[in-house]
Amino acid sequence: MKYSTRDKILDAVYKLVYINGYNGTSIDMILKECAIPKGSLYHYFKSKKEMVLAVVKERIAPRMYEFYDLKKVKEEDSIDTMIRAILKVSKKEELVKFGCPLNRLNQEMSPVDDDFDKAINLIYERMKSDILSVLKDSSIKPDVDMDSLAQFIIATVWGSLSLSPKHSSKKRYLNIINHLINYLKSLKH
Amino acid sequence: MKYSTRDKILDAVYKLVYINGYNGTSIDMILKECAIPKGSLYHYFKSKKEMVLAVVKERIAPRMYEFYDLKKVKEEDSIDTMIRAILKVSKKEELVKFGCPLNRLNQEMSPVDDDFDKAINLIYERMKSDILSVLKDSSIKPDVDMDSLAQFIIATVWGSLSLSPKHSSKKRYLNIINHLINYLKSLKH
DNA sequence: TTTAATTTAGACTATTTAGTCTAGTTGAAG
DNA sequence: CTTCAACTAGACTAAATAGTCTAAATTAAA
Repeated sequence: MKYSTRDKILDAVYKLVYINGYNGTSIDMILKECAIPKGSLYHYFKSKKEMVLAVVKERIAPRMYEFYDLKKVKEEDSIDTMIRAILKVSKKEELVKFGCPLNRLNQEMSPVDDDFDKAINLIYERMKSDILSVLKDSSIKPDVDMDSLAQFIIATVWGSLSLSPKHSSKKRYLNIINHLINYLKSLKH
Repeated sequence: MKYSTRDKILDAVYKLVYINGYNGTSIDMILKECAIPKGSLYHYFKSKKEMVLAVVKERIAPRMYEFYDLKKVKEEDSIDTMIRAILKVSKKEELVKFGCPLNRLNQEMSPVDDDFDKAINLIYERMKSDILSVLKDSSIKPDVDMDSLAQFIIATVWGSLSLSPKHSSKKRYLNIINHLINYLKSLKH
């Protein structure tokens, strides 16, 4: 199986935009990272924006869905499935170090570009509904508002990951997120 | 009292960088916003970076400290002082719409620039210690880890504010943050 | 009022930016 | 082997970028 030029570009752009942001990543940086000529890049993508939007859909989105695609363990309370997913985040070094790539791009691009706003929000909504479907068949008290709880979970995880990369660590993430887990457990029954 | 050129620049840069980010804000945009010539700008600041670092210290920092500078109401439990501060965030329209300016800049600049990382973290640490001092003389159970709780509060607030500006609203913020408040209340005694 | 320092003015520069264009190369289908 | 489309190659362009420089205007001090 060969590593196509298009894949090579998407991987490089994902990596560069993740760290440097959209405006901090130049076409030349991408060409250098891929070691391909300009002609190839513009053969696959008609503009920088279209290229990064492809990264959102083909690189960032799958990574996001991955975290909430936990197979429910038999007899396990769904709320524990959720907790497992939240804890699993700490295993991804890039997340702990540089934060959520979707959230990063969202903060940079959503206020200034509608297409990014739409593409990113589509992923966000899908994540939220994935979380909702897990929460729904859990033992959470029926009087709890599930929609805001799903958003609360995402917001807390993203927020915890958004602190300075210089001081970030798995331990720090787990310490912070421990409060979220305590809260979730308190909602049981 | 006159509105100095330097203040005019800092106000404009704060506003532009808040929305467009560091790399999304050009010198020309700043000059246009201020309606001043280039010579004036470079008379006050030796570079774009130095200028934005001044904005961090002189515009962003005060806004951050403001939120945790709540005068404790007599006989009030400090945990309620904290809750009041968190709720007060919803009153600032720009925060609800565009998120925390410190967090935004942090995500863009900290991974790629040490000076920004340092300047921003200094403010973060001060916020954290302000929160800690409020939590310390509250009725929170002694077995709760205060340091991670302070970070949990910041992370949750920042995370709630970081969602798409297109879909943000005071109501949404309050719905999400309600879970944080419930959790804080559960820690009493 | 004279002098000196501060501030304004904006033309200019060197570099970087995203994107174009034409020609050449490669690889698969017939 | 030939043909044609897919892809590579990189020189080139026009606009934008951060920053420089010298001169003029303004303000404050003497």
